[in-house]
Amino acid sequence: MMQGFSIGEKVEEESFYHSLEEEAIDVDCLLVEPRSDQVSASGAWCYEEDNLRKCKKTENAPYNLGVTNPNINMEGVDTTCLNALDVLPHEVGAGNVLTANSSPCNDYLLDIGFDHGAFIGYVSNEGLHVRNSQFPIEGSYGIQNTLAENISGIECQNYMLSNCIFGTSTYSSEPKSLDRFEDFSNSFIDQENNQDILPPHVSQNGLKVSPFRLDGPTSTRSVQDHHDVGAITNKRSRKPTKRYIDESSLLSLENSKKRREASSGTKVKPSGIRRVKSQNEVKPKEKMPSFDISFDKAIQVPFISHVPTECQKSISPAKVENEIESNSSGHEDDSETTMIRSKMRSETNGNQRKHHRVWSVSEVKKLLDGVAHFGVGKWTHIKKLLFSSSVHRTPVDLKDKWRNLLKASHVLKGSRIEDDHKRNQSWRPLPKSVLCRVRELASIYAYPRESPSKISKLAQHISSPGRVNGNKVPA
DNA sequence: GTTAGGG
DNA sequence: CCCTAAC
Repeated sequence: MMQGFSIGEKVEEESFYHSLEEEAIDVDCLLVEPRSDQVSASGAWCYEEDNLRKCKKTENAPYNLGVTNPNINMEGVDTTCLNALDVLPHEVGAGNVLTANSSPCNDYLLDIGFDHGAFIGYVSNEGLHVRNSQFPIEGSYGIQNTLAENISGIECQNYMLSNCIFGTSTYSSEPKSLDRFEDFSNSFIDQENNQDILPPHVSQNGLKVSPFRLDGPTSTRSVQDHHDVGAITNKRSRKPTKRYIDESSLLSLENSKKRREASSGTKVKPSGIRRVKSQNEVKPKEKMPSFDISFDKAIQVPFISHVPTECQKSISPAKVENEIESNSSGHEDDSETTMIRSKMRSETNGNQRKHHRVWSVSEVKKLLDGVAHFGVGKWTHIKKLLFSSSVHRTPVDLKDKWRNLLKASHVLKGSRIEDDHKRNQSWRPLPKSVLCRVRELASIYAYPRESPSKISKLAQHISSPGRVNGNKVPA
């Protein structure tokens, strides 16, 4: 059973999830309704004696509910699952384990999981002791192995509780446990300066360790991710913007100006001029034969008249959404906000610029979680896993926000302290804990632009372990 | 399609 | 938040 770690090596992440997902669906059909309302994780562990014997016959360790089969081939998983289900008195318990681990892309599930449980690994809590603080979603199979390997007795139950919290059914039946995880999360945020509570990938002496590090030396994944995330990339060289080169004629310059002005008040994603323009540049095959240019020009005129109305309206939705978000305390229900947005859009002819949506603190924390776990630059990954329900936050938005956070916490140059002080107080105060965490993360995952200075700062930090943040800004 | 960076 | 170049 110890060889279970090899799962991560042998199987592609995608195919692993997919195969498990399929399996989970299959097995789901075979599940029977629970006999008791108490759907507890511990139920899965409490075998009756004869069941236990039966289970042993299947040559599977009783703790191995078919998830940690070292050979992840379909057949193996399938039979193991079925065997386990045969002998389990509480089938739903096993079902929970399966679904919790095999459908990591469920939006709802994930939002819950990250909002409330993402810090499980961070907290050195004895009750929730999971060796090596495995990140729950990404390495769920790793957790399973850890589980089978180490955890016994009450630790098992606690662990299962935390593990199953990512399953919807358990979540709905045990809301209290979520509060507890919320507390954990908060406690981490609040005590960030405490050196004992560092993210799992930050060792005490400040050396960087991959967040995905599994416990064994067998984890090639950790190596790769370390390389992937931690590698300090060089700044991309950038040519002067093509726009300024190509549009040399006065006419096109003026057009460009107009478009700029207009675009500041227009959102033209579906059929806007900007899209038309760029498509014509890149894909000539879609170009309309002759009236293309005139079309391009003609369409700009009416948009300018919309600018003032947009300015009026751009205020209200942001407010509304802020209220919604503060009400839902972190887990935003985007069906509502999306409805509002589409409503606003339809009211304003569908050509509004994407209005400014204030980043809530919970969103920022989510982003920080994502950066902590996936590293800087994995914006799509973070978006898919953490912001999957936030339609309005694109990977680019995440990137921009991260950049702004760096500015706000003085990690990036270009933000003077007094400016930021002014802004922070009058405009949108970010909790100090958030800023600290940004600095911390920034010292771990170097922003590409800042790579040289980051190295020296990191070196400084290592050489003087008394400081928590290697790049503390002088007060 | 994704990301970095200038605006 | 938008745009564009680079990847």
